[in-house]
Amino acid sequence: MLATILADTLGDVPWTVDPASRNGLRLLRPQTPLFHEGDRTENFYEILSGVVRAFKVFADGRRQIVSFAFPNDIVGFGHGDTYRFECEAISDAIVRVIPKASLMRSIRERPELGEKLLQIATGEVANMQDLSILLFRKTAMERIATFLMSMARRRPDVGAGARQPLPMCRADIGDFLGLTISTVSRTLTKLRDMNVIDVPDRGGFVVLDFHKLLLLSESEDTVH
Amino acid sequence: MLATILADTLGDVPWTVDPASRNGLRLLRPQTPLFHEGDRTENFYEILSGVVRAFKVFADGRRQIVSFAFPNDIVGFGHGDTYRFECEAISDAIVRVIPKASLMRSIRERPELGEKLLQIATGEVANMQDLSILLFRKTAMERIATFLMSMARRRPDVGAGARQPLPMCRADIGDFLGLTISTVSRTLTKLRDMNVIDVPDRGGFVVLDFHKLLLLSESEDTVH
DNA sequence: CGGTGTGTTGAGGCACATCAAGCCAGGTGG
DNA sequence: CCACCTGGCTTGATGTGCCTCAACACACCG
Repeated sequence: MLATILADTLGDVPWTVDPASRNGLRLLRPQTPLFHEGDRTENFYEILSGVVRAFKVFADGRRQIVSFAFPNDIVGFGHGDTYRFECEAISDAIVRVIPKASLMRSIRERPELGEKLLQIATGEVANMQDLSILLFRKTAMERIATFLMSMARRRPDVGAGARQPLPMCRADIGDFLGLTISTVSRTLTKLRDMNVIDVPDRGGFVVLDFHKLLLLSESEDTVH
Repeated sequence: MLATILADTLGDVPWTVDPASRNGLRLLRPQTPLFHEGDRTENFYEILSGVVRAFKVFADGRRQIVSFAFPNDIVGFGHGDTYRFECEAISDAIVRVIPKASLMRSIRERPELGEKLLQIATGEVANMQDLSILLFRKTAMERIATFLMSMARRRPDVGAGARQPLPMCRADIGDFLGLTISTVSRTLTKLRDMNVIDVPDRGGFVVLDFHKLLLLSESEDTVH
């Protein structure tokens, strides 16, 4: 969404192309960092293919994944002068580099753009905040159900009853939802036993009972 | 901080004054709503005195307090077209009404202002996000210690060893930190027994051992 | 074949929620 | 003046959801 608006409004801007890339594109291998926490915010990145994770690492070694970015998402936007967390590819990924300087320059030239971006930035972060508020109070089951729902919503092209890709490993899911690997695994097994989902292989899942999954994501004890 | 920048840069702008207020000011009684979730974002409010709470109420009746706003804070900023949560006074409070329309108008007139506000908005929300990420993984003790530290940091005018006001009730603290009233109370008692703080009365506390409180806020098991 | 990385499953413990009783200050009415 | 109520807070007893630790299954790879 942000991506399309940027494309619409900035498509004609002559980007200063990152020398280390062709066409302002970068190819990423799994585990390749896109940027580190504390680095100066020089670029935004539009994900063209693959999946990227944004996360913080705390002093005690624990890791909190802040978000997963899928194709059409933009990462790096809304960080301020320096990036607020680490960012790296999960799978092979292609990203488009959007130099921050050009974007800021065109804001100065087109004030109405600044206002629009302000709106987008606050909107996006507010959504993320809603998610974290929600997760804060939820049980493991509610968190997993919410997560699976949001995964399904990200890929509306995957038909009902078809296999949804689940490109991140259990540890990533755990670090995103604030659960351990064990609990993630156990909860998925439970959902399978309840015939709510199927887990045919490691990298995907199938929603068997959309309605029940939705109920579980809202409040566990409405479903028995 | 946002307030001062707004004052500095916009002090000379002729505000359209809310007819229901004098001088663009509003006086609030305890429990009086400032705005509701879903209302159109027509104003921002600068807190001049008193304390205000912003919160969401979920379908199951649980309440999540998103933030407490103290004098010099601005609420309503960064919500998009409609407010994202409820907002009401905890104590008697005076707020200055800042019509959104005027602010947006002056953004259009002064592009550099838009860029600055974008920065501020992203910065503020990112801070809030940091807080929620942090709290997400913390124990009750770490949460309470973090909360008390941030309360103390909000009032640098209160000297070391002096009574810090704690204007919100235990239920508010619990709904902010994701704990029950009982756990809040128990944890405060524990901190008192450890001689880290004193709780002379309901509406305040005294930091007796700043260093230990800081350690407790970071990771519980570094202090025994 | 063993080694490694990822996921599943079981047993036990602990932190926090829940339920419930009691304390204290302030208000109201006899 | 005391009797009583009410609301906010504290404290105790009990239950439970998730973490921790640990064993095992399985795929992949040299």
